[in-house]
Amino acid sequence: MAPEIAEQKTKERILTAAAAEFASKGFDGARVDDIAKRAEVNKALIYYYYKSKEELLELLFTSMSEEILASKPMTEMHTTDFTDKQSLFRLMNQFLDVLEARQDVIRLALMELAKRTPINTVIFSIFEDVMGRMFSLPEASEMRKPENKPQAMITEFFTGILPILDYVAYHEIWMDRFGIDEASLRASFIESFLGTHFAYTVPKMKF
Amino acid sequence: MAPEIAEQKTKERILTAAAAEFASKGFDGARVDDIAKRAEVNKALIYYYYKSKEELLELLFTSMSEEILASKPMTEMHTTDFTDKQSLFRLMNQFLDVLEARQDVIRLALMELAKRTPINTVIFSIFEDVMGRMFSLPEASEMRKPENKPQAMITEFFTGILPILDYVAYHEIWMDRFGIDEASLRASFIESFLGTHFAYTVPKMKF
Amino acid sequence: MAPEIAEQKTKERILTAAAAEFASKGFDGARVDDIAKRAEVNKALIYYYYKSKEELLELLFTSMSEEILASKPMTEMHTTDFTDKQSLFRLMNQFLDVLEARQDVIRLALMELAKRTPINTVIFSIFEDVMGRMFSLPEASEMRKPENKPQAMITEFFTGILPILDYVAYHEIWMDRFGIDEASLRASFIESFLGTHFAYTVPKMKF
Amino acid sequence: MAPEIAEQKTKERILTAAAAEFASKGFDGARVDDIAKRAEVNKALIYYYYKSKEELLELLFTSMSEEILASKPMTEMHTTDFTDKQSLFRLMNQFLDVLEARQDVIRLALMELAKRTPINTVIFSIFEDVMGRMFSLPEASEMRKPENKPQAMITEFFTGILPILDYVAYHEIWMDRFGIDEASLRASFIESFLGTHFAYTVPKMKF
DNA sequence: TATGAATGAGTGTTCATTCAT
DNA sequence: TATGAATGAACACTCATTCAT
Repeated sequence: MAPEIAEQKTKERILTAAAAEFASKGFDGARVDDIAKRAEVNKALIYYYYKSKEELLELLFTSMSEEILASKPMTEMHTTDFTDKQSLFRLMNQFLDVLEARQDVIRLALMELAKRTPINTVIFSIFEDVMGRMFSLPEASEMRKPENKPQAMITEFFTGILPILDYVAYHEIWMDRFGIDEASLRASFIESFLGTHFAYTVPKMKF
Repeated sequence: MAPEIAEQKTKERILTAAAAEFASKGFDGARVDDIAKRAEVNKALIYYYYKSKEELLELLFTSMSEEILASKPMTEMHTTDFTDKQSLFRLMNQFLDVLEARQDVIRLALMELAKRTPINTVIFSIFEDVMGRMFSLPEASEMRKPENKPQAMITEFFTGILPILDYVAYHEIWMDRFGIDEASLRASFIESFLGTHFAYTVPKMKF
Repeated sequence: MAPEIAEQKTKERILTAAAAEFASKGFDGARVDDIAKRAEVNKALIYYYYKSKEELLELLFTSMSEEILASKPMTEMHTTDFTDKQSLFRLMNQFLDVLEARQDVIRLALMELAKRTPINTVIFSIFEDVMGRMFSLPEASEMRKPENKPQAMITEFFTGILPILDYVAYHEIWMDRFGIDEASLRASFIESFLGTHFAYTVPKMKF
Repeated sequence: MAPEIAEQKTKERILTAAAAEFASKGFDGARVDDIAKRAEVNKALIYYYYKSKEELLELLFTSMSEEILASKPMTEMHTTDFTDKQSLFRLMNQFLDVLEARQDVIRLALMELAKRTPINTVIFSIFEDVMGRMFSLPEASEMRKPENKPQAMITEFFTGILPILDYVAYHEIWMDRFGIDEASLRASFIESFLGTHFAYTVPKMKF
């Protein structure tokens, strides 16, 4: 095995472990010791690869952000027919797949955002990027082009992006609490989401 | 001044300070020292009145929960005409007033809920209580009576309760980031909320 | 009820509670809070009556010491016929009664003595007083008058006083551990004690 | 130097320092800070090697117990001629050597035992082990085989084991107080012990 | 006498980080 | 790359003692 590969694997394992620990206990509640244990590496090795606990958080945020923005549903959004419920359903499914793959970090990002003076506002960065793409969607998408941009942003953030992130962050707890399987929950959520957010923002959507 | 009153004040001040510290740094990130400083009391006094840092969190959660459920908009919900946009607007405004008075603790509750194995699920408790009230609303409220309860709950949670709590938790950051005043932001949010969630759940609402 | 009487009672109750707490957890392990709880008084009241936790210990030691040295078996020792087993048995029983009434403090004194640099050496004070009385016993007592005083003191301390104090301190644990009743244990102990210590120091004892 | 040896040294040094601090101030009176200072290590290092202050105490007790029970005088007891004063003297000397090497922990064990509800009863464990060996001594040892076992145990505990432990625990204070050298004190103590305890339990001993 | 409130100095323990190898 | 050992600075919590009434 080439040494770079071994390094890569170890280095990556640490980041994955950090994400899991941060998501399960919050950044402040997580312990570097536990990250090391979970990654099955010596604690000091974490500091060989990374500068600090803080850096792990930042790397996690940027990589999550990049992954999401480079994902298929994100880049291919402009080819979607927003008036077709089937297409929207497919798009939402793809999007949720991408987000759920990084749900650890999304949870974390939400926790950080909830603090009064959040240092990390990845969620806003992603949101702003997404908004940019939306405003450049072709006319064919038939999305409501509101008279004022602030209103559109507020709608998109509080009834669009956030409910989706909330779903990603909280769906497992919901499954546990109400004993429902993932597939049904997701289908129901998308149904609700289409009926509320998309029905409002894409008035011409055909149900 | 009667001794009970003096005690009340100090004891209460600690709880308030705790809410602020927790909301600004998260439960694990908050320091008892800082709570003491903010409340302007001796640190040991905190332990004279409360058992532990943990207990502060729990008391905060239960009192918030009780306050919300006993609030005017909550108890008078069944007298609201859900088909009248004006009434809904008024109800939402009242509700947001109540929630914003406790936004510290709501923020906290959201952070806790985001952890993989959240110990505190006040939000679910409140949600379940609210759902109970909703299902017992009079026919006249004209709310969509969905064929299956799980779907209704999912809609209510992910596109109803959560966006509202998100608004309460994140509106200040939004104001900071996008330089918008509170009144406008709230008006816009309610507008979006009525157009999405209520338009869906109260089909007969007259715009 | 005259005020002095009430005071006496409360003040005394504190001392008794202190003895119990000290005996059960050691001086350093005992908490002033627990003493107050046990005495059913306000914690601050302890400091109204006594200067400090330390003072409680000292008062306990001096009162115990005085009580023992003024006790009947102590003052009437010189009238005992040491050659008569019955008389010795009776004397030992009286002595153990006196000591057991103060076993809390005796336990404490032993704990303190075990520390490398014991501040409180009540046990030595008592021992030295007892030695003085012994050396002034009438010839009739028939106690062995050893050629050298140090040897006599060593015998008296390590095979006389200490086993008795040990019995007082540990007999309850013994009862618990070996399921024996107090009367049998005491009878057996005295039997052993007469057969060992007294058989040696009073050679003319008639069995 | 092999790493295990370096580790051993530091780890061991902590335990030794703990024994000294505990013995000099009692378990509750001892400070982890002082243990660290005495061992010349960083306080946190103590928790790197050991779980808690409590664990230090327990390890001290078990190692002391094992050492004593595996010691030469203990294992070779059955080859001793109990009727020969010289042999007994030698045995006692060996035994005291072993015990004095661990006098810190013995002191500690006595302090713990004196508490009303002692958690650590190592002394009883050792005692019971010793009793087992005694009852299996060959006939040739000529020890008194008492009609009833409880009586034998009580004799052995209160006039045998305890005076010996007391000697180990208190002989240094005695030396300080009465200005006697160790050799003389020990010789006198053994003399007294043979004349009392052994004279009673080994009636055929030739003086 | 009695009490609820308050406090300074600790107390055991933890933690992110660094060192030496 | 990897690790066991080590550390300084906290950290939540406790305690004997005092204050104000």
